[in-house]
Amino acid sequence: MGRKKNKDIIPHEAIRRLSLYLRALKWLSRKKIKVVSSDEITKYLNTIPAQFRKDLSYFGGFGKRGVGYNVEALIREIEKILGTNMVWDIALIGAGKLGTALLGYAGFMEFNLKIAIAFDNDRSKAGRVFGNIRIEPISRMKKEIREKKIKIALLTVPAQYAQKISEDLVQCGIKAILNFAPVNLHLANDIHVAHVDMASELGSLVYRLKHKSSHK
Amino acid sequence: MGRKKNKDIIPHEAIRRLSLYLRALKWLSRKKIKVVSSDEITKYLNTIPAQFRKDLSYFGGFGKRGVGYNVEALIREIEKILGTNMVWDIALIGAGKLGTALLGYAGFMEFNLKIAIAFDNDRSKAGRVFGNIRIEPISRMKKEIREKKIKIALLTVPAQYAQKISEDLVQCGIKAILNFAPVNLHLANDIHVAHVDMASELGSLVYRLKHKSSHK
DNA sequence: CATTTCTTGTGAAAAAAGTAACAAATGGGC
DNA sequence: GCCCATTTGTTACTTTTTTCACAAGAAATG
Ligand SMILES: NC(=O)c1ccc[n+]([C@@H]2O[C@H](COP(=O)([O-])OP(=O)(O)OC[C@H]3O[C@@H](n4cnc5c(N)ncnc54)[C@H](O)[C@@H]3O)[C@@H](O)[C@H]2O)c1
Ligand SMILES: NC(=O)c1ccc[n+]([C@@H]2O[C@H](COP(=O)([O-])OP(=O)(O)OC[C@H]3O[C@@H](n4cnc5c(N)ncnc54)[C@H](O)[C@@H]3O)[C@@H](O)[C@H]2O)c1
Repeated sequence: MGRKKNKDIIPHEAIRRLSLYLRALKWLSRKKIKVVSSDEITKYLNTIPAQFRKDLSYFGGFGKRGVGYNVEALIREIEKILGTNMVWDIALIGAGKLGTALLGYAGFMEFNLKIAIAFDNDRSKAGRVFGNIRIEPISRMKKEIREKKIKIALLTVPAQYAQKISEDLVQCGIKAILNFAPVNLHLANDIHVAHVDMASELGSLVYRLKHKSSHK
Repeated sequence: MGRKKNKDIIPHEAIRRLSLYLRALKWLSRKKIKVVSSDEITKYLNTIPAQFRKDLSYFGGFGKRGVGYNVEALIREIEKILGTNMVWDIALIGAGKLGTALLGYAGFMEFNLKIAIAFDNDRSKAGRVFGNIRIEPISRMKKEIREKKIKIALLTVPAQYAQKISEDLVQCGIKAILNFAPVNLHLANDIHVAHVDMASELGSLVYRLKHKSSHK
């Protein structure tokens, strides 16, 4: 029951939604709820029951007909699918305003992601501590990331340095980058890049606002 | 030349891409480039020429065949489409680690968006200044937002307060919210909500990393 | 154990988004 | 003014994603 099936290609958006399902499930778990139906859980999510079920069905059958989904079991299954059933160490580059805010953010642990090390090229910042992380001088970046075998980086440096630093990161073994700088990174295409772009997000909001179409 | 046409429905993603086009065009403008073809500009973007042209074609014909697009003129056109051809005042609620980082962020002005006022319920924060903005006590929020006719808010309060505060915001006239708290807001559906969710973004990155599929 | 009530998992249909291809402009050279 | 090299705008096509609808499985009831 519940073997992985690869006959269908998995929608990119379905993966992103898995994270949201996981968060909702953990919330239900904290509320001591043992079982949930696709109908109930999607009340808290921005989607419909059919999509929840379909998304899960790409990976197997995790529910019980007539009953619903076991919350704890589904949490474990989704963590296994996402790969967040183990702790991943992350590096942060650029301990400025945004970078230090992220260093103090507990929310990454929700997905078993832990900022393990942070770098900045401002010598006066080296040695300072934010949220248990001591800032290291940028000169040690390549060595440390390579040694610690870190694969994921948060990039919070000014836009003009982002491309160069991301190339350095790739050189020392980084495979995935969450980029906060407002530039497109051009990297080998086995490097996974996601872009958090608040300003352009606001841009679309203004459009929707102006055109008064109802949201979603 | 270039009349708006509404016969087609406009893909949601096309709007988001407009913001990216705008940013690229402004960069070209700073480099004193006067004219650009869809081929050239998409070298800097994560897309192909056909999509650039198609996206623009939803709103009109802004280029010149055999030549390309006038950079300055296209900037003005896109700003007009997005509605960022005028300054929009924004309110920020929750001047904590992330909120104060945003207060010091210059990147919103790229889209003519200006954080005009900020609120926090921690009395000890009221009066402190970040990036030219003085933090106001939360008790003045409704009055000030209503008086200043602010329509857009950045929500950076802890997750458990986000729903309640967003309802207050709607009450005093806010129409669009950029939500940073890891919860889904349930609001009337003429209220536009966008969600910046770094943790879940990282979740999908881990999946892609584990499954080694080439990015994009 | 037959019946009823739920709720999943999944093909099939529908909708949406993205890509390709090309006719129609444009401008420059000669 | 005519040809040639460009590059747009748009229609037609392809792929991807979402939604629907329902058969099949599971428990509860009497
Ligand atoms: N502040 C925000 O809220 C915000 C919001 C969205 C996006 N961003 C983006 O995030 C990035 C950082 O923004 P910020 O506001 O934190 O800026 P910041 O200037 O406060 O921080 C940048 C940090 O990067 C460091 N740095 C500069 N060059 C470096 C290098 N070569 N190697 C290592 N470290 C280097 C600086 O010393 C500084 O500490 C920018 O690209 C910005 O556009 C910021
Ligand atoms: N820090 C980050 O980098 C980060 C990253 C992603 C998401 N977030 C999310 O952003 C939100 C804020 O995170 P943070 O790290 O800045 O937390 P924080 O605790 O540093 O800041 C929260 C601020 O909100 C204020 N606040 C609390 N209740 C309030 C209320 N009812 N009205 C007005 N203000 C109120 C607090 O006084 C505090 O200043 C959280 O929901 C968090 O999950 C933060």
